[in-house]
Amino acid sequence: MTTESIPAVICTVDVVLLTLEQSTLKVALVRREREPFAQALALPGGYIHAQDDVDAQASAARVLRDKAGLESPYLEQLATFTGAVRDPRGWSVAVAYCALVPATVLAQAAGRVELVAVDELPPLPFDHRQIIDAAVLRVRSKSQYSSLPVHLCAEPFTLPQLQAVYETVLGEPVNKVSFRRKVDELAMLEPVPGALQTGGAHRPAQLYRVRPAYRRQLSLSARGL
Amino acid sequence: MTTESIPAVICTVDVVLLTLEQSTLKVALVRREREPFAQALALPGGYIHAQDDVDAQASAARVLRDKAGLESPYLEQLATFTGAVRDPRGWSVAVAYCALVPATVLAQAAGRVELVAVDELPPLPFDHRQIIDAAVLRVRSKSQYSSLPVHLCAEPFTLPQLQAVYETVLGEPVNKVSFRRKVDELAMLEPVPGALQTGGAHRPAQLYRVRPAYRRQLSLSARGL
DNA sequence: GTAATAGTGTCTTTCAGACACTATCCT
DNA sequence: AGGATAGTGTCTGAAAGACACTATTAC
Repeated sequence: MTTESIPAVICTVDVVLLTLEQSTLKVALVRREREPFAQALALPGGYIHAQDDVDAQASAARVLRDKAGLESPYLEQLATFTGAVRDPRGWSVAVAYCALVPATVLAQAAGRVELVAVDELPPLPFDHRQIIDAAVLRVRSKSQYSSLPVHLCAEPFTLPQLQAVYETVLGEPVNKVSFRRKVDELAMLEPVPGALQTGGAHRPAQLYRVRPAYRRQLSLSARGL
Repeated sequence: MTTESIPAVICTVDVVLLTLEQSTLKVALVRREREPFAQALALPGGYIHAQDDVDAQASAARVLRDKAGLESPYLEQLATFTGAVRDPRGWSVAVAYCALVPATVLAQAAGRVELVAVDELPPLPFDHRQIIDAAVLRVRSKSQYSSLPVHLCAEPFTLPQLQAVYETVLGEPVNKVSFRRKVDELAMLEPVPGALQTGGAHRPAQLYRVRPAYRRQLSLSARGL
């Protein structure tokens, strides 16, 4: 009943790579090499390679590898941004993914990406501003009830460190007792037989790591999809 | 650096249209007219029409109109299913949407769609089973903290009716007092000056409708994206 | 009156936050 | 000893569920 010639739609992936640096949530941006918007700062992204990628998640992982030189254990589909006007090249579909890594991991990408505080974004090409805003909203939302922020902490870490990460992401103080109760009942962390002492003039804190059994299911967090 | 000839990717939308019939959550399926899987029961879906649709949400609304002959006030992007093997025609991107309508509205589509209980799905083509499962999971999850199930109730409705809808969707009994407290503090409903009497041999229940001010923001529910 | 469901008042239990206290390091 | 942060015990207040009671209809 309809035509068999389907006008081509541009299929891409974009990755919102987030990290915590200086107690600030930052997104990794790259300089675009090609038109449109060549030289502009934008989300790392690229075409889906039907011949190479098994699915769009693989495309996102490849983009992350090529543009930032890193792997992200946490890589989750965020949403898909579509339409006739978001890309000057034509009607496009951009499947957006969200990645979270500790700052230490992002150090590997030094020089290849630029870290920008998500609350101080410059004007960005396409609808990348919206995509980032959606990612930040999602991360903040999920952090209220899940263990998602542990992906922003390099292991091993102390509970006060993890609490500080939660407080930065949520943008508000977290009750210490409640926080520890939650961590305890989730039974997701295990103490490492060794204490942190560095800072010095005070009692050292216990170091923790994620229980191996929980490492897998961390991506698919508690509620919903 | 890479090739400029991008192998075509098949771009489609699929709609998971859910309703409540006989106290059961059901999904609307249609018989496929064309290959692949012609004659098979599947989700209503179709190609994105770059020349007609402003974005994929518009494609989904068009599919709903063409295949089921109805408009759904609630139409939300669910997730995107991609890959080389999910469609025998080749590498594909399917942006999935979730729609919720009262059974009375779906009556308009009688004969065009077949309602199937989501807990008794037959084998389905593509990855439509996964898509439906994701939609049901999402609806159940959101129903725990949002007013999403009101989209399954034809207005005006009574509170006992709405509570029954919640109980069916969640699959567990809901505390009456708590339920009414929540409804009250959300201040989302307003009583209609007229009571229901039908059933008869008992006290009639107050009829309610959604407050006009809340009608808009019902789609974008409380938490997250 | 009786049966049946709508709607409400109130007690109990559960959970999150506040606060204060102890513990352990460094200087 | 004193300062600083880690870690814990306990009280309090808010919110959710359990239960029972009243309200209003048809017969």
